[in-house]
Amino acid sequence: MLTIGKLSVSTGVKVPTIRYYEQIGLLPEAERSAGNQRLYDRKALERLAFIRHARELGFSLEAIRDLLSLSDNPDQPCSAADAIARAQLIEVESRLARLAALKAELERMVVQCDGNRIADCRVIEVLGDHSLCITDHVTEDAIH
Amino acid sequence: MLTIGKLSVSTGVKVPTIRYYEQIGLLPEAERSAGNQRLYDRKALERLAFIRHARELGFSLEAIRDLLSLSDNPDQPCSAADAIARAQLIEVESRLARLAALKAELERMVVQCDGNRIADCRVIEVLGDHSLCITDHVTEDAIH
DNA sequence: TCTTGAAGCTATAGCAGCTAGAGACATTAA
DNA sequence: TTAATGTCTCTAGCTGCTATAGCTTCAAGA
Repeated sequence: MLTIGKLSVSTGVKVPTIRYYEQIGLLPEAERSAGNQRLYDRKALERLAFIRHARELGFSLEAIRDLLSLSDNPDQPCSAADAIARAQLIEVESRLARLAALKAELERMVVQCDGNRIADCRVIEVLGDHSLCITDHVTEDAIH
Repeated sequence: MLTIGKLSVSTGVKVPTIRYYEQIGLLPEAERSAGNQRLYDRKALERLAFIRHARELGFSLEAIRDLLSLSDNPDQPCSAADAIARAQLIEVESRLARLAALKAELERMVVQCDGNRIADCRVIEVLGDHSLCITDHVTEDAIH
């Protein structure tokens, strides 16, 4: 049995975050020791690893909740899990494209700014003038 | 003079967000009409466009606050603005790398899942088992 | 065995960056 | 003139944590 601290170390999820996941029902309520401290078994560790990994891959806690409920009853077609993964993939591809444009823009900004006064510096200008933008159609989602 | 609605349309920043920016001091308090409605001039529009664009490029509101204060007194060397842009560039490059790894992983997941039962489906498995991961060192920051 | 320091507990509040709702007043087009 | 739309303030909510305070429990060394 693991204490919350050991679980934290072995999954890379911070202690308050583990308690938070329990609080919002993503992890079941942990067993307690005589002194009221949480105790975790291997199953809990695996579930948390699952959550951690899914978070790293960009899944929202809600999507993870869905995936977990799928994996809790594994005798169905996996099309639902697949759909979630596909949706994530589309989202990720879009983020990638926007970030690539963003990178080009920032590189241009940095190159053009080499020690002049701000009045001559295009960092500010580029940020103020949308028409100078390399990417024509950055949408609102680009904000994330 | 523009109403808040027109300003919203012409910048692509939502009305409540504009009010929020005023509230946190990113935009100065707007003039008011006789009927107490906010009115904006060209300068306000430009400032908001600046903010919008910077947000799209991934700058935090704090970084934007700094940039704005720089652009408000333009008679200094622009090294500070440059430093902010450079820091953003590094951050963006790191995000790009992580997203690329993530994309590969999701593609693998989607390919392997073609209508089987969940018990045979690797979407869940891949998410649970870190050792199956293509990226060996996804850090905690990958969560964003 | 005692002690001390780390680790755990609960509860509450805070963070960024918005977004949504309620209920009242202002403006505009037909 | 009337109806629809826009705007106002205020408050509360959202996601996904993170931090603080003040307490208890545990483990290891002297």
